[in-house]
Amino acid sequence: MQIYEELVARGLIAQVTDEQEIREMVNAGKATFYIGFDPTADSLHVGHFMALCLMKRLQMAGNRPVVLIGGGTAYIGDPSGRTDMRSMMTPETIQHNCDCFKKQMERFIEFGEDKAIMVNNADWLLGLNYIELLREVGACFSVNRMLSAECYKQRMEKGLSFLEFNYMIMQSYDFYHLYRNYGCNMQFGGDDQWSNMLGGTELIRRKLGKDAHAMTITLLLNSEGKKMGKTASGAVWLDPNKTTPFDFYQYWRNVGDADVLKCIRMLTFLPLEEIDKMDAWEGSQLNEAKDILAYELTKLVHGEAEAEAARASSRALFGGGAGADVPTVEIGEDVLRDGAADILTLLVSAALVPSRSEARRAVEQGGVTANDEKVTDIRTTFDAETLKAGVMLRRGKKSYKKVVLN
RNA sequence: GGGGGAAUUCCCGAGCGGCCAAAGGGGGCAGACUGUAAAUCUGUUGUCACUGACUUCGGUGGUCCGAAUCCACCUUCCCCCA
Repeated sequence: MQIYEELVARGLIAQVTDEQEIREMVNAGKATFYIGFDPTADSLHVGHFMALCLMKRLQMAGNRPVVLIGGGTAYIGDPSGRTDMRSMMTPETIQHNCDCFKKQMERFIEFGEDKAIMVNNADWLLGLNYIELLREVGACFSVNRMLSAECYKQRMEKGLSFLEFNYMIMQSYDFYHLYRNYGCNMQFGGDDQWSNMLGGTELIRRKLGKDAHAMTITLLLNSEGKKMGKTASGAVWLDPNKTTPFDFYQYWRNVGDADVLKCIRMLTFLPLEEIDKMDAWEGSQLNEAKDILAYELTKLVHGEAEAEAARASSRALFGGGAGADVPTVEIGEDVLRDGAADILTLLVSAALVPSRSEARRAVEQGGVTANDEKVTDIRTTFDAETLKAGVMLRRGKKSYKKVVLN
């Protein structure tokens, strides 16, 4: 099976400009393709990860990836799929984010001579001259056409600033620039980027009379149609300081039944034959698939050692055994009162709850255990000796912390 | 530039001058049921020294015994006209 067919089989491809040509080009390893990453945060997240995996697959098939960091477009902000305007970022933040992205990407993609290259559109966008740009590029765009683009629809109701309206033009200009300077003939991106990407192919056609291609990646949606990779507290990050490997593992371990196979297919590098076998699994057997998914992804992102550790902790905690690798919190003497600390104080110092009120509620509702014994009285206390030995606190089913007095 | 409207707790959104820590929904958290899933049901969801007290309704002042609610100014956003 060739690369293009594999991508299709994995369900990664959403839309393409010309399937026949793209297939031939990609399978022959002749594509130089780019994906843009907007440095809107200081870490990549799961959505970026998918794009990186796709780059890797294509790179393995002989194609040449170009990573474009949107250091310039970040000054504008992409309105696609948003209902409100992004807050403006300062140049310092943008630069910082760019640096963080670069560091993380080096884990996945091989950069170097005739391998992948990385460029930053700040290098050419920031120096553009307004009048010149209008004459050169502005003439190629029809406002009527742009307004009918899907990515602006939502914003037409709420209001779209002229600044953001120009995002598409900047992105199109990127493609044009890369085509001329690096021979980049294809662009990938999330499916929400489709109209922006078409803008680029069209600009190239108008300016140079050449064909360039675009292809979008299926957005990773769960069975309820929501974007995956988001939790209540925000995105699932690749940076271990923002999302610990354990939490990362747990996120995937807990995906819905209906989504496991799709995720395995789209995100892991397991051979398709192996995945097809899992298709028949159902019921609690799917837990095994979830474990595989979680392990494989954690391994890809954080390395094998971390993946093993996360898996071990997870099994220890949920398998009923003694908690092995539980995050430990050290507390000082200052939390003691009369030589003992009460349960509420401990929960708060362990950051298992944000406030004493919540701690109280958690206990009153029977959601707290200490050393595997349910705590029902909010006045329960632990003396210094017990605390020195370490107390395993658990709030709900999924949050654990070990507190130790030192 | 002219005219009109809006700003409420994590989000959406109700809110009579006192009975408002503020309806309802969503989301979150916890419990039951399970498979660390989903669905369902129950409880809970400002803080604290928790049968009480304190701080919240864009901001600043004011009226009043008493203000999320009334007045003035300011800020931000939206709509209509130009």
